[in-house]
Order: sequence, then structure tokens, then C-alpha cells
Amino acid sequence: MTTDTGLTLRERKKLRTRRALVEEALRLFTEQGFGETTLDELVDAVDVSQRTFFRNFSSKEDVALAPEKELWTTYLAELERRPPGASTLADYQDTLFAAIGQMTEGWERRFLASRALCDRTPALVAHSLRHCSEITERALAVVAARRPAPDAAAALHDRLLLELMLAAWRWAIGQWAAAGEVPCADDTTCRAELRAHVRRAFGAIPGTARLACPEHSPEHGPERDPGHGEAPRTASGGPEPR
Amino acid sequence: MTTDTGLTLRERKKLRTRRALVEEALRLFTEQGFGETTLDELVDAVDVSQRTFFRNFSSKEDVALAPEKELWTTYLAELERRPPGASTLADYQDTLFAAIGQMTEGWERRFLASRALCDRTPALVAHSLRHCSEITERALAVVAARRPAPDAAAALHDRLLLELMLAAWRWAIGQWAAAGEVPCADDTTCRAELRAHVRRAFGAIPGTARLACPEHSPEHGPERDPGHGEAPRTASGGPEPR
DNA sequence: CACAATATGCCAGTGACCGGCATTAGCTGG
DNA sequence: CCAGCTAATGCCGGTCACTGGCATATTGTG
Repeated sequence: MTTDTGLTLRERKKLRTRRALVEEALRLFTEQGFGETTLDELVDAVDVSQRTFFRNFSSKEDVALAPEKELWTTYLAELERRPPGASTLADYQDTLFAAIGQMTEGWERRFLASRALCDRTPALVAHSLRHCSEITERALAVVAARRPAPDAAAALHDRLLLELMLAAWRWAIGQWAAAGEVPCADDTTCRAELRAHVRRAFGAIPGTARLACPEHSPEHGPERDPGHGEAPRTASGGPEPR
Repeated sequence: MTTDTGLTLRERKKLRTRRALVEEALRLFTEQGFGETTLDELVDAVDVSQRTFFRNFSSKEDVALAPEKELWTTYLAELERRPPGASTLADYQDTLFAAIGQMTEGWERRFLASRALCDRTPALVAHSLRHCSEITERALAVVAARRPAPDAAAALHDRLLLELMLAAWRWAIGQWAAAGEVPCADDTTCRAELRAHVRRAFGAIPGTARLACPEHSPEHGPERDPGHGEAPRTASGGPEPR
């Protein structure tokens, strides 16, 4: 948990309005919908001008996704701060947990609200995914800076591993949100449950990985019929079909 | 390649303006930028009203991403049409190749233009990723309909495999675009190169998969220092710390 | 206290997007 | 060939997100 000490008065003031905007935005969007809430309503409720809003957030979507951005900004900082590890899944998970631990109070509530909004609002999904992809690029840059990929294949591996992790993350928060519809007892247990979901999702990755290797037995869904009549013709490795 | 025969005159006319809009949009956006081109410029160039534009496309971004949508719509149709296979990576690749084969003439040129625009325009990235995620959901629904996942873990595996595939796809078209800056000799070879890139990217997935298994040796980046002093404490598999 | 640096508010503009309504153009049965 | 139907289109007005310019206020500093 970070605190505000060491900030100048002006900065604290700005931070206060910023937080008020996030809080009020999540409240309004949740109550009456994202598209149904105008910016004027929001800024009137917080009693600031539109100009001020746009100096704090780049768009209407931005404020709704503030909790998500907060996490990933911290994640990147943490990734850069940490000693260069092997950049494995376990490393990524550690870094993620560290970032989660640094979130300010009430973050889990805000984040869940933000996520629920995403589920209702396609425009928010788009912005969220874009943000994710930007994080991916930046994280890849960090990893590449300390351990340059020897060739294109290695670079692809790094990227796929990261995307795999993000997919697992998305799954985890999906599960978390589904279980968290009924509000948690308190913030601490709520956050602990998030960690548990993340652990579970990350733990499933090796299984998927094994599944992706065609040479290994699929071992999943034994009820399948491998000898199907009109089986899909094998495409990988065959000669170039015009 | 699909042809227009069997369509009524009205439908052909509509299709013509639709295509003209895509063509002109890609041209204008490429020449003077996405944000710098107003809708009025576009519709004036094609000589239709804004109203007509919005009956063909849901947004300004939509028209810029039309080639991408064309591919994935065909992909989904193809996925549903095909006999239920094992839903492996090879299946997905086959389906993808089939969809690529059905694209209309000049698709590769349009698609590359659209992609180049994405690289320049964050807003387009957002919409593109959202579209991808929608395709993922629909594809998962198709797969689940014919082979319901026995449990949550299996469902997660299905999802991760699909996301892995899409990540590989994005990588492949990235490579394709990079190589295709210098225009291809002709459309056929251009498309053949795309297939080659996809094959290569998909082929790399098992390697990544192996990498994601912690029990296997990393085998990639032997210059690493595994015995680092402040090694990250193991996170996966430990007892649940409440 | 004077002065510099920001933050803020106000305002007018631009452009995407969406309704309603009249008009036109392609379809269809006689 | 014509009348009637349907669907596509154009026109128009309105809403709203977002931007830039400029004056004002508030805070940090010597």
C-alpha cells in the first residue's frame, strides 16, 4: 500500500480530484451505464470543469479503466526494479503479486467495478485490451533489454509466453469477478482470493502447454473420436497448396 | 474466392458502394492518416451520404478494419461448417488456411494496408483486439457446443490454446507485413507467403509450450545465470498463504 | 512580498454518430 | 406496363466527446 506522504500540496490536491473522478465515474457508470452517462454529469458531480477532467484522463474510457492501469503501471515499475531473473512464468507471477500488494486501499472494489463495466460495455473491452497489448510491448522491451533474444524464434517464444500469462490473468480475474459478485467479506480476503485465482490459472498453463505439443498425447477429453471419417487433412508441413 | 453471382441487383449495388468505401477509406487513411481524415471527406469521395456510410459500417474504425473482419467472419463460418475435429492446433490452422483461400481478390493488399494503419493508429489497435476477442468467444462457443469441456480446467485449456493461436497469428502477420512493405510480386505469391509465415508461427508454438513447463529444462538462452543471488522466491506450487 | 509555475475555468469550435422523415430505386404480382 | 411494397438513400438537426486558446487563481520559491 502506497501513501501520499512526500507529495506537495498541489500534487495532493490534484490526486484528490483524480480519485474523486474515478470514484464518481465508477459509481455513475455502474448505476446508469457507461454510454448513458455524459461527461457533464460526471464533472458536475465532482464539481470540476471538463478541461480538468481531460487533464487527468485521456478519455471517458480511461477513467473507467483507471484501476486496471494502476495495476499494470505498478507491474511494469516492479518488473524494471527487480533483479534480472530468468523471465519465467514464476517470475511474472511473483512480479504480479508484488504489484497487487502495492495497490492502494479499496483497489479491489474499484477494480471489480471496472471489470463489471467492461463486461457490459464493448468500448471498454477494446480500450482494456489495447492497454494490455501496450503493457505486453513494454514488458517485452524490458525483458529484451536485459536478455536480448538470440533469434526471431526466441523472440516469438518470449512474446507467446507473455501473452499466455495475460490470457491466464484475464481468466483469473474473470473467475474472481464471477465469485466476487457477492461482495467479499473484506478487502484483505478479497485480494487473497484474487491471488488464489491467479495461482490457479498460472498453474494451469503448463497443462495447456503440454496440450499444444502435438507429439504428446492429448490426455484431455478422452471421449474424443480420433479416427473420425472426414478427418481434417493435415496442413502443417505439407507442400504449398496453390 | 467468392463471386457475386446469385445476388439481386440491389444487393450488388450495395456491395459495390461498400467496397468503394473500404477502398477509398484505406487510400485516404493511408495517405493522410486516420485521425486526419474526416468522414465527410470519405463519403464525398465516394459520393454517398454519411447515413449510407453508417448503414454499412458501425464506425470509422470499422471500415478501416474491414479486411480483418472479412477474414474472421469467414473463419468462423468455416469452423462451423467443418466436421467436428479434435480442435487441435492443426485443426485451427487448417480452418485458417481455408478461410484465407476464400478471400476475394485483392484482399492481401487491403489487409496489409489495414495492418499498416493499425501500426500507426492506437485507436485501430483497440478495435482490432476487441474484434479478435469476440472471435475467440464465438470460436470457443463453437468448440464447446460440439465437445463440452468436462471441467473448468479443460475450458481454460481450450481458451489458452485459442489465445496462443491468435498470438501466433498476430506475430505471423507482423512478419508478413514487415516483409511485405516492399510490395509482393503478385497477389498469389503474397498470399503464399502469408501462409508460410502462419505455418512458421504455429510451428513455434510447441516450443513455447515446452518452455512454459517449469519441470522441463528451459533450453533457451543458455547465457543465463540461474544461480543469481537474489533469485525470485518460488511462487508456483507453494502452500496457500492466507 | 514579488515572481514563476501550474492548475483551473470558460468558451467556442470540430467531428463522430444517431435519430426522424421524405424521396428514390429496385422488386413483385397482375 | 403499371401499381404497390420494400429497402436503400439523402437531408437535417441534434447530442456529445474532445480540443485549443486565453484569462484567472492557486501554489511553490527566492
